[in-house]
Amino acid sequence: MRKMQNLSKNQQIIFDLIDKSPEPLKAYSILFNVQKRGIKAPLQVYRALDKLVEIGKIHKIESRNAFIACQNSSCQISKATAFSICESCEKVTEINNSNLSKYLTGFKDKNGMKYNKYNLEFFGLCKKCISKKS
Amino acid sequence: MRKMQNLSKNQQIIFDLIDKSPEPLKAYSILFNVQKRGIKAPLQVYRALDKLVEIGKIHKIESRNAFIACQNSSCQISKATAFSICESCEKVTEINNSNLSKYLTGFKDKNGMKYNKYNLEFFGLCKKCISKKS
DNA sequence: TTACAAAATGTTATATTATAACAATTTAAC
DNA sequence: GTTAAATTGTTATAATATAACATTTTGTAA
Repeated sequence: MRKMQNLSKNQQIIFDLIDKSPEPLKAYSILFNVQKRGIKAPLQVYRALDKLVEIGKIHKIESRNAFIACQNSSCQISKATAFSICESCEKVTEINNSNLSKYLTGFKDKNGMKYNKYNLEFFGLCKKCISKKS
Repeated sequence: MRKMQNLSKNQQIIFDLIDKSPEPLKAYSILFNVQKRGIKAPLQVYRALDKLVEIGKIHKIESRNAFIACQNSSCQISKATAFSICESCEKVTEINNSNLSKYLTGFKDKNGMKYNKYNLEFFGLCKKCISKKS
């Protein structure tokens, strides 16, 4: 077996849930939601999440320990990710900006390290939350 | 009380430990190391860590759940952080590049969000680890 | 078409990371 | 000195994640 063309049963169940969600989901909230579909243990969830992250179908929002479906059709492997996070309503959006990704992919620091991956999280207030406060 | 000029006892103990460490430290490893100095409970560690992050003396490496002393004398409040992380030896270095910080601080996405903070983590192989493998 | 290896699954237990809730003490400004 | 904010101490528990082992499914190549 060289590659899986399709997602396995558990992977599909968990991806569907994340993909339909308007907000990032946490592992145990996923577990709760898929128990009726036969997934009973945390490890079943984490294994599916690991795989889905690996193949780029979902991303982990590190500062939130939560998972979001990839909103960028071109990123099949998640080696360059950027997100905006509203600190008020917690809305998370994947940033797909070729200028930004070019800048960061080409970034070289003085330490001589070769980067093959990055993750960027911006924090602030989304439009809705800004107008609520004014 | 408007501001603390100096760190409190627990904050100082924990900052000293992190500051001396060549690598990011995890909360429970910190706890283990400061038990001989009278800090017995996780919450004592987490409270000090929270405060130290808030005032910019340390940063949290989100992808590692670990803490590193600020290596950038100018960042008293940690609202714009960037790190390079070696995926082989786990060495973490704070990136202090004014070009990068200018680019990211000025970055505007099409969603109209106003960013007031960001965190960027680059992954790759450090010089040492590259030469080991070749 | 069966045999094989990789991938995925199932299950129990446990490790790791982090916070809730409440009481007491210390600190700095007035 | 009084006061309010900050810090500390303590017990319990919540939330996040992995170890270890057995079994089953899947794709592919003999």
